[in-house]
Amino acid sequence: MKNVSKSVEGRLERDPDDGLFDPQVRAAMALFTVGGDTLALEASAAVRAASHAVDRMRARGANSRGLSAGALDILIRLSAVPDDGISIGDLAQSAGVSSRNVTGLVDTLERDGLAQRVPDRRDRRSVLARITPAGLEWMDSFRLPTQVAMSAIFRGFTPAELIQLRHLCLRLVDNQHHLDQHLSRADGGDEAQP
Amino acid sequence: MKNVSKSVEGRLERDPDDGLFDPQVRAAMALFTVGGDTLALEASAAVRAASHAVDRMRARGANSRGLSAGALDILIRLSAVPDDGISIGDLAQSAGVSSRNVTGLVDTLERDGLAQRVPDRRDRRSVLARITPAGLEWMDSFRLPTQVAMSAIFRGFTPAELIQLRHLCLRLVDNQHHLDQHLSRADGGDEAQP
DNA sequence: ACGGGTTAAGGAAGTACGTAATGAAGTAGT
DNA sequence: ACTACTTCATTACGTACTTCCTTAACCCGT
Repeated sequence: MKNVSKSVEGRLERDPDDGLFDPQVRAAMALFTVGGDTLALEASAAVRAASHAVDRMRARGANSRGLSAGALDILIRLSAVPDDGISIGDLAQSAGVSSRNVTGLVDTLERDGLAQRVPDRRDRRSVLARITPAGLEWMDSFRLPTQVAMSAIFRGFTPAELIQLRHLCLRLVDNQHHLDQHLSRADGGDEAQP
Repeated sequence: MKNVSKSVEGRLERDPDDGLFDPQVRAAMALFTVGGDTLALEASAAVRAASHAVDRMRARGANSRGLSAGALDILIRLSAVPDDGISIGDLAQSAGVSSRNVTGLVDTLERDGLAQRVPDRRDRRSVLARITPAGLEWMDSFRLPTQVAMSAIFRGFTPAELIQLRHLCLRLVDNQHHLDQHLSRADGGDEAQP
């Protein structure tokens, strides 16, 4: 099919960018960027691809037993919570996804018996999610496969690089969060405004 | 060497890590990691969150007119292709997603009139996707909003950081790809083996 | 008390993505 | 030339995630 191992103009030759960003795609992306640099678009596409890669990889470690990446994330968070549980909304905020989504994930976990809902006595609107003994057991038995999967997909990353990656990603999340608030405030038009 | 900008304890107040990774969650994650460091798990969760953030942000620039992040990616790639089109499979490979997904995205684009399918004369199994004049026009009119959205979500990122982010993400993709091939080869069990 | 505003969770509808299975069309093997 | 394998797109089905909307319950001002 396509050229595989071509080195692009002025970059490191080991970079696996080539598959996703050949010169033609770069040229097309350039039309979408200010100052003619494609970096933002390339970076966002790379983040998307990496997220899918992590999901796929995590699936190999956990999903074979029926847990998806998002559900595992929720389960880990549930295991870190005092015994009376945590509300769906708090869980959603801490995981950075919509509360509706967490509702679905807790559905999944509850169906598998790994978590349960208990009513909140202080606020009858609220539902607390809590990990079950089966959930703790699940965590226990899949600790090792998860470790293996994580270290496999991050093979070759130094601790400093992991920190850097985490930091850059969370800055993105932060930016989006603030932008979201800002745009919601001065809402109305769907045109992006600087 | 553990960290620079913020360690587990002495953090600077501006780092957005805190929402996703409070000490309790870190402690739970630690049980899943070798050597007691939670970096891999934190990084993977951060990548997921960043991907969602980028999707949401891109949606503000493009989705108001009906294009999702994945569809925009495909459209950009289509615009970079010679006039006779590109097969669904090649498109999927270049975008790093499954061909099934590209089928759906091309469905979407075709329904909106931005792309079209044409039969491949050389191989009657194959279907070529091609951008339409309306698609080119769409790209033209949403160049600016997309630029704005991209520069908004990457506000504060230096070019070096964008390159670094892209590089780290693509290494992840690369790792997953190799792992996938490797595991498929020595296939059979779905057990993760150290 | 009681109605208005706010916040919680969940229902409905839609998109994106994946795997597994299907069918059609090339490609070999003999 | 006929069968067997492979490859391509697509259908079918399941999960994840989102936005919009509904209902229940809290909060508060009167």
